[in-house]
Amino acid sequence: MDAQYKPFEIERDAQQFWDENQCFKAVEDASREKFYCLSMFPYPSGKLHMGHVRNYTIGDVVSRYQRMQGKNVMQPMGWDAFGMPAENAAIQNRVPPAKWTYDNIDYMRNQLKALGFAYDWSREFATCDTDYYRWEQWFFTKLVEKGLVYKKMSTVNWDPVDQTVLANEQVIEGRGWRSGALVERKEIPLWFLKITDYADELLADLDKIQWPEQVKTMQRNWIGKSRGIELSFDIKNADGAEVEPVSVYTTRPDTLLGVTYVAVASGHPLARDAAAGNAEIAAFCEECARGGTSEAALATMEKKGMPTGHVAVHPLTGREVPVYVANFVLMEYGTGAVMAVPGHDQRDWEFATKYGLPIEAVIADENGQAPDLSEGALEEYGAVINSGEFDGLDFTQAFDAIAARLESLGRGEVKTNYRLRDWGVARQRYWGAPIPVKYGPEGQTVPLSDAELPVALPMEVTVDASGSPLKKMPEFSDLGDGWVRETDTFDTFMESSWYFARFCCADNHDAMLDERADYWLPVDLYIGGIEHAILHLLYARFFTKLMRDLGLVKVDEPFQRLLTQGMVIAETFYRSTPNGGKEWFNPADVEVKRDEKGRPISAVLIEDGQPVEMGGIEKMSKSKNNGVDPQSMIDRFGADTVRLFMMFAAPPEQSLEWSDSGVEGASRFLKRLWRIVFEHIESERLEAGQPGTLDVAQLNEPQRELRRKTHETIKKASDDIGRRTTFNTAIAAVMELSNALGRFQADHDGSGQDLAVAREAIEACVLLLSPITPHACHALWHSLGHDEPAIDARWPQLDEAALARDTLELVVQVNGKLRARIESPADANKSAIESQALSAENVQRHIEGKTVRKVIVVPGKLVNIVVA
RNA sequence: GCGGAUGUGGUGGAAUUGGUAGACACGCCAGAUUUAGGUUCUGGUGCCUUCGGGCGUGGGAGUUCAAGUCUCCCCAUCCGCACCA
Repeated sequence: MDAQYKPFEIERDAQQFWDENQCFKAVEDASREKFYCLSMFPYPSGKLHMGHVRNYTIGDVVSRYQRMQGKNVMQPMGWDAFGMPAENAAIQNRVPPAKWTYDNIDYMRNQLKALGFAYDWSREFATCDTDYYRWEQWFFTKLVEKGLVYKKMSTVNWDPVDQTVLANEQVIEGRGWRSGALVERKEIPLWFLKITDYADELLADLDKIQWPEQVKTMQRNWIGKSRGIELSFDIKNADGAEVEPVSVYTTRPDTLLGVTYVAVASGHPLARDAAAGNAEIAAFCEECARGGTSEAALATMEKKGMPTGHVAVHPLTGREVPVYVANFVLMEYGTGAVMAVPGHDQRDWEFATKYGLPIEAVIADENGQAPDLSEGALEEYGAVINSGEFDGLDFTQAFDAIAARLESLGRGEVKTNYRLRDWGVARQRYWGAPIPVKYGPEGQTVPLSDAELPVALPMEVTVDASGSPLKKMPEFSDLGDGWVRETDTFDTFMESSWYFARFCCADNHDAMLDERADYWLPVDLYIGGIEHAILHLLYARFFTKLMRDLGLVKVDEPFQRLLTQGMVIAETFYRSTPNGGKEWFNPADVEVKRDEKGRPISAVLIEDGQPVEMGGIEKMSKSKNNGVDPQSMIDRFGADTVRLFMMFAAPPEQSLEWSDSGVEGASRFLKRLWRIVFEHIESERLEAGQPGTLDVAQLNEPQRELRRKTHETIKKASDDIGRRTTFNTAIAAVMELSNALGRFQADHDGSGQDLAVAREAIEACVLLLSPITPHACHALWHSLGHDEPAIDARWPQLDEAALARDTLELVVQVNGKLRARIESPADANKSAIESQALSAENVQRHIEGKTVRKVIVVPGKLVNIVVA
């Protein structure tokens, strides 16, 4: 064994060993319990970032731990390879997206290999492989057959200068990111999947899976099931003539008598009707079409409206209220119209206040009085007032009574609504899977037959800013005889919605999935960023149910457990530039100065020694130039150090702040561990034939103490890694054990039992750390004389007997304040503990001259003496 | 705007079921070794203190023998919002 820890040699050798022996190739075996561990696959953007390293280290730690528990583990890896960045790179560098993507994959695959992840590389694929997306195309045609696909008009961001559709991300403050033009909303026909058909099941099945409660809550709120009433208002136009009634949906029918106006979207037929005869209204409707489509943009914009001149007739009272066209009502959500109750809805209140509309109270406050509405709406439930025959009813009673009345009048009905909308899957882009549909000369829309699949994406193209090249390629779209192909491609969420299933049988060229999927699915643990809590995870759940209903899989849910990892963040540094902007400097190029307490006070750029401003700690990003390149860290410290730091610095679900000195600390620990093992092996060598067999009955007190620490550590680390997935505390526990071991080594270098107890502790350290720092532990395990590799070693087993103590330390409090510690026999009864606590010297001092009111004894923990 | 989270020493974090706040690590201070520097090792380190003790988990109230943990209100920051992945 080498006296020095040499990470680069060790890592090269360990990786070579795993590779040559195909250690991580997963083979289906019905006789063994399987464990499918999956980390969200990366978009091949160029090189790994720290978020990837964190994500994949977590997955690797769990995979290796489960393997040591004897499970048949599969951990695959692939590439989420379609998407906009490839097109942007193509525009900038004139490289075809396919070449750019596959080059990136080659580079990033090597980076993953250098980190020593236990992947079964034989299952690797990229979603831009024709062999992958052909099955997605085939699946889509099956969904068309099942009636789960339809085409409808939908709103997109339109850049009037570049004449192209923009993603929400490409709309910056209402303008196109390249052209700077004011973005418009435009309606075009798009393909949709009927995810709303599955809304109830997507909601109900959240109870079947072990996901973080906050993620389930977010999904429940996103689906947004509500019970309400859809009702209609008769409408008269400005001339007093009756026109089409307007439908609205409300979850608060108890406030129906408080309606003082109705608002419709600018695209609503009523608004168009009004605009046709009124230039002012037409101009306002046009203004409503400006700006982006994102919900955040819509919800935060200034609420504006204009009266249409129409009036709505209240279905119960016959009262006539004005109809407004308003920019915050959207045609696509619900009916495109809302009834407004400014007394009991804050947004309605603000709009009414702005335009001088009446605000009326129809719900009593908590004291049963008419509320004061001068400062805002009263949104809480309460008794109905000012509503004639409905007065005095509570929410439920009023809901039922008003629903019954509307139903009997034929003016409304109870309806369950969902916030969830159908999934628009068409994109007007090149770098995606072509949608397998063709259009005929007579306007036919026909999904492609199996024989016509796959539709391969042409690889040699020139991409520019003016939209998808597919739309300018007749050799792609023109099928002859008046038939043309669809040139839209799929949303990239389509590919990531079923890749976990394809990993089970990626080599099947004849079918999308096969029976191997039944063995591996569901994924036992899925790991990825919290930013995917809603969209990706909901779509993957939806696809699983679709695949199940087509007989492709047997599971209802794709991911049994979910771990949502936090972001990797780092300090930012900048200098203001003369034009008012900021120049950002990478942390690697900056030196931070600290005061005598270690507080950072200033920073200078190493290159010129001049100061830079500290901009706060932010998510690692290109725009703030605060990304730390994993590669440079691996090159400096080795993969194990990077992995150890990542797992130690924070629990996985919290954000993790990058720290250079923290990485150095991790490196230092590995060196120390190496030296402890080295010195132990030297001691064994000097004491030939040692250690003897560990004889538990013969141990002296220091030996028993170390052994207790060993088994306490096994207990804690096993629970932390296996159940809690708090790797940071598992590592801290092993560090404590190694500190104890170092002290023990310094004091006891002799007997066979010393060496035997020390060896037990050392082997526990090595095995407990082996999922986290697998290369170093592979080498150490070998040096400790084991022929089997550490990856095949059994996880250390807890000996409960080693945890036993004769005495326990109890804390004594007086009125909740810590006053003494007492050492009491582990089997002492409460009264014995009580009298021992009362007689403690410092306790006596604090209860002197006072009356003891109560003594609380918490066994094994503390005694609290209440005095007055 | 809506939905979800987070907030603890100089710093990252620990405290798992209401029961010793600050494990472990970084940083800093002192010493030893080496000495060109770094490395390595040992000890100390929440704040205040009249050395008895007092204070302390974003802020404010409350429940309890006991609150970082439970309840209510407020503030700040982060994530998502359907065409970024």
